[in-house]
Amino acid sequence: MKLSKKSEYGLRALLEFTLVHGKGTLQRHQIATRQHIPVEFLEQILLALKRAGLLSSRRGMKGGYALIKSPGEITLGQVIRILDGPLAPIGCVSKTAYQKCRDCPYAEHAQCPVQHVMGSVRDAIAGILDHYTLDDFASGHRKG
Amino acid sequence: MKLSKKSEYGLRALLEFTLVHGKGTLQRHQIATRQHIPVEFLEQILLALKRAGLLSSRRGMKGGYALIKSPGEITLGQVIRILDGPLAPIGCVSKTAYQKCRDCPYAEHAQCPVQHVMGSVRDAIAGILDHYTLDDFASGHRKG
DNA sequence: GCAAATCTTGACTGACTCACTCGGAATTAT
DNA sequence: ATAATTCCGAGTGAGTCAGTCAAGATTTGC
Repeated sequence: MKLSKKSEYGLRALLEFTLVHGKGTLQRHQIATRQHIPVEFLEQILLALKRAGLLSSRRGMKGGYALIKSPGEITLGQVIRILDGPLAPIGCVSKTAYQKCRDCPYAEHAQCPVQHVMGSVRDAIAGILDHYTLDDFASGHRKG
Repeated sequence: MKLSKKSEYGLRALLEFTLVHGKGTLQRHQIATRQHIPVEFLEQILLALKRAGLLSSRRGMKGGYALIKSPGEITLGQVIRILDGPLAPIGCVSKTAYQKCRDCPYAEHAQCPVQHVMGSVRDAIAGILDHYTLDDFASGHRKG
């Protein structure tokens, strides 16, 4: 039930991109100083987001990163799945990364009580995070 | 965003107590074999639940553990907080174990976007888990 | 009283994850 | 060429997870 620093930093970094969207690129150190994130750790995160198709980048002088999609198309759920893995509290209720639960005395899919309640927890979490875009995120910021 | 084995085993153990509620006590090895839980690990869990006031115990032959409260009074939220700590995905939105977030560039309580969205995630999780009792848990089991 | 069964306590462990950190290679602008 | 940047892989120290183990305390049955 915990958000890693990696995801938290990733979200805060993407917030910076949202705030400057349309106005060019950002470099690691800019994001790092604005958001107080260790720069080498931030790097890993930006790279992961790039590999996942959310960011583009250019090397060398005047290089940097930029958002590929518009902030309204990117949800926090996507970002957290990229950086932290599945949202579900337990593998056997994940929709994006289902895993059969081993050593559970209950049948495959049927009537496991843990599975039942954790399924609704997963749906509640995903219901929020998969409908919350970076735009919402940034305006939650501005409005407070 | 993950439920530990400790909590999962704890919930499955309490399910056994719920099923036999009113009919005496259960011993470690009974629960362990019925729920496929390593017995020494289960022991730690039962002890923690005892210290937290959910179970009573008696030593020696014919000993065992028993529920103190009725299953309708115990919520999954309580149990998971005992075994896994706070439900909130991040310390600064926990209601039972608030912790000021360090190195966050946003002011103490105000307009941090991460805090904002994670606050609603916390409320969604707690909204389910703090209203789901062991009775609900067991009937989810019976009904499927 | 003695042995057996049970809970109780505390320490220990191996594997793994988290949050970084570092070194160096590749690319681009001046 | 040089400086600035991204890219990539590996390393690391602290901590957590999921158990395991050994020894002690308490109760029951004989």
